[in-house]
Amino acid sequence: MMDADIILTYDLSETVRRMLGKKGIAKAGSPLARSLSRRLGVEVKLTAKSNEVSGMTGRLGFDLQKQVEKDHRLVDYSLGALSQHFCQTPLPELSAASLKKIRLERPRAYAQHVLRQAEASASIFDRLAYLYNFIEMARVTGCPLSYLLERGQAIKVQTQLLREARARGFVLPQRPGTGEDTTYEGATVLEPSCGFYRCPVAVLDFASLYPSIMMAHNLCYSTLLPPGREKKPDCPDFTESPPAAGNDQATCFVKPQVRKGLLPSILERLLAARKAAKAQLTQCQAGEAGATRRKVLHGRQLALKLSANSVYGFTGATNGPLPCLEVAGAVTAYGREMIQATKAKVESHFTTAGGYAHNAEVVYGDTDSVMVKFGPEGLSLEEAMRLSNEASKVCSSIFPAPVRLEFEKIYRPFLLMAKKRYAGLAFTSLSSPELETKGIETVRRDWCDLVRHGLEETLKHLLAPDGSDGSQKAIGHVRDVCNDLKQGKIDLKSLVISKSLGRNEYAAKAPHAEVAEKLKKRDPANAPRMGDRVSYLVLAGTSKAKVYEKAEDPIYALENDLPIDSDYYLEHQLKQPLLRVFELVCGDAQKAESLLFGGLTSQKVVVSSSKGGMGKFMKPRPKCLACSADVNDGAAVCARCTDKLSEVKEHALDRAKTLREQLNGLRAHCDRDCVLPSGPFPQLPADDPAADKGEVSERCLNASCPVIFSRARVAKQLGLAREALHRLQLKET
DNA sequence: AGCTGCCGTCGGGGTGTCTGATTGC
DNA sequence: CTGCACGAATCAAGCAATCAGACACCCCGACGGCAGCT
Ligand SMILES: Cc1cn([C@H]2C[C@H](O)[C@@H](COP(=O)(O)OP(=O)(O)OP(=O)(O)O)O2)c(=O)[nH]c1=O
Ligand SMILES: [Mg+2]
Ligand SMILES: [Zn+2]
Repeated sequence: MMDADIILTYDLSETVRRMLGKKGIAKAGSPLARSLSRRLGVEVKLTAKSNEVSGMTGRLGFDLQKQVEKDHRLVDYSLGALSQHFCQTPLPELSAASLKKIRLERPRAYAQHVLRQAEASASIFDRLAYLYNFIEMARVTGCPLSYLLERGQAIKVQTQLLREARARGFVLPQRPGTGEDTTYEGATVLEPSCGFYRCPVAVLDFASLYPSIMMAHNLCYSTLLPPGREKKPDCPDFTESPPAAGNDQATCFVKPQVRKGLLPSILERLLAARKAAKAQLTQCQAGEAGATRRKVLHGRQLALKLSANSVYGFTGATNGPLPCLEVAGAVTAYGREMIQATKAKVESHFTTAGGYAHNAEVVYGDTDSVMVKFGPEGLSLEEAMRLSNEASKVCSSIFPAPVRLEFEKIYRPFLLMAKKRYAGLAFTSLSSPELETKGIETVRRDWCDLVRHGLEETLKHLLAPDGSDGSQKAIGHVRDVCNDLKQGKIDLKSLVISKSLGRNEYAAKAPHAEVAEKLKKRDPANAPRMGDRVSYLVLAGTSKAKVYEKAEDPIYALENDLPIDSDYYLEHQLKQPLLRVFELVCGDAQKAESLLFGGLTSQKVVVSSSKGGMGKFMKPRPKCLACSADVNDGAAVCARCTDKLSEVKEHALDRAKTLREQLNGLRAHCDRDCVLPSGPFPQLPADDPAADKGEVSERCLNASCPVIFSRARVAKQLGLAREALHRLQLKET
């Protein structure tokens, strides 16, 4: 038997649950318990409340899904999706029903599939360098690996505190905080001057602001003076932090000469580790070759930044093991003071009176950053960068070390929509700018692809690098998308909306919760669990129906050929986000609306009643194939269009041919990527050769098939095209 | 019997509040 | 002495902000039934 150090699974509790079988427990000393646990006399089971594995002592149970959910922002976290995303290796996802069928009918293919899943998990684990990253983190924070996997940020801070305290001969007190739910004031977000900026807008951002504040002012549990102590004559040398609203009592911390805090020492170490990771990152070879390594190092740098910020967060965690709101409040208070001071310094330093060509203006800023307009549209990138670097020096000098304001990038052009919502073409050097969008729909997972991609393309046109006016192109693009949507040319795939199931009970009805309910009714065993993302489509319904009444599982909608509510997607998905953008570009909401959506007749598809059976049986009157006028049964074109008949025929043949080729291409894709090949397992019963065949309609075994929605759409259009050919009495070529 | 004014109910349209999801820092 | 049932505790970085949609509420007008009048 193998004596594993790490047991890698995609879904640990589910895997263990299946291994444990019906009783849900592996008795101490049993072979199963010994293969899962290194300790004798320990039983392995799932905890009743949170369904987590208990008793896997001595081995690391790695839950790939959980980790990836933490580290990466994706819409779909199924193993198939992860394999495609990280390794570009397709791996079908099967519904519970087809999985069961295959297990019975094609045992060797089933075994091969399970093997592929295991291999995919291992590839992803390696590709993301999880082992390397976790071991580094364990070394930096002095935290056991199992804690890093199973617990949160707090334990890392705690182990670091313990290590530092031990070195200094301190002990940590036990839970002085009585879990009150008080909160404290956070950071300042500067009021944005919203608009479309064609001139360069520079972004200046403090390096690790909160950690550097704690280091610069020696903020720590161990340096905080008791209230009132600062007024006593024997008080050691201290500094007083800026006042916080609702706190008239001053908070004071002794100077580092008196006693250096534990937290600053911890932060020094963390920031040094981050700096090392960043240095490795810059040494990484450019281009495709170093891409994977760069991603890994970037992730590591980010993880260390998170750990450093969590040191601050730890002090403000009222339910945590050692809350100290004085420290947390002082950190944010310093931060609020600093962003204001920075804004003031920039705006007072870069003035015409001070010898500069233009007055600088801070147009926005969030927590630790300022976005500066140094001059009008004519200002060159080079000049803006030169001024930015100067600003970075000037501002850094007014703050104590190690606080440092860095020049990060220049946006040109820049679209500022609201607090925490903007887009810009980011220049970190003079060439190769990249489009960045923050907070707006393109980066939000609760919008469908149609909106996310549509808006992204629009922004690409609007934020053109050469400073040209792309608004005409952008408007054209939007109108194209809207027309495609109305004509049903859009794949259902790009209309799928997904939201995470945050809780089991909802106060108000919500579409994803309703769909989760429906799924539960249809198949209780595979219903979405709390925390899972639930996908849905908005289907055509009565005109006053609420969104949650029109929501439906995409696969169900596909299989039952249910029509979508294109009006909803136009009015409630595309419209608002696009209007918000164009309103700023055009400078006028009315104008934007008419430019984008004017002349688009919104023809509502309304289902008369929920029973809705009648429509199906009503045969539509035949229409002329050229001009859509009503014609008699049997006629292909109307009287006025008879002279166009040959043209119509040619077009119909063409169209059928193109669609057939498209469909064949899509089917070929499924035949390649969505099938389960058999594997070399002679000890298993042979697969039933008949079971593999018989895909009659446009279905795909792969529940998350990337092309099934296209297939369905193209097949439907091909059906119509063939009907037209029939009416024209033509045969497909 | 038919008309008219009264009153209660229903529903549409705004408005404000709250919940929930998600993101930025 | 062992096995089992039962119960308690485990544990958790932070705040600021936007936006959609449900829901509660109000106002107002239409509608229709009813009683009273002609
Ligand atoms: C990203 C992030 C920031 N913050 C706070 C602390 C940060 O110092 C402050 C500014 O955020 P950032 O500017 O995003 O991060 P940073 O300044 O710490 O690091 P750097 O700029 O070098 O990449 O906001 C958190 O509390 N939690 C977080 O997850
Ligand atoms: Mg910063
Ligand atoms: Zn497929």
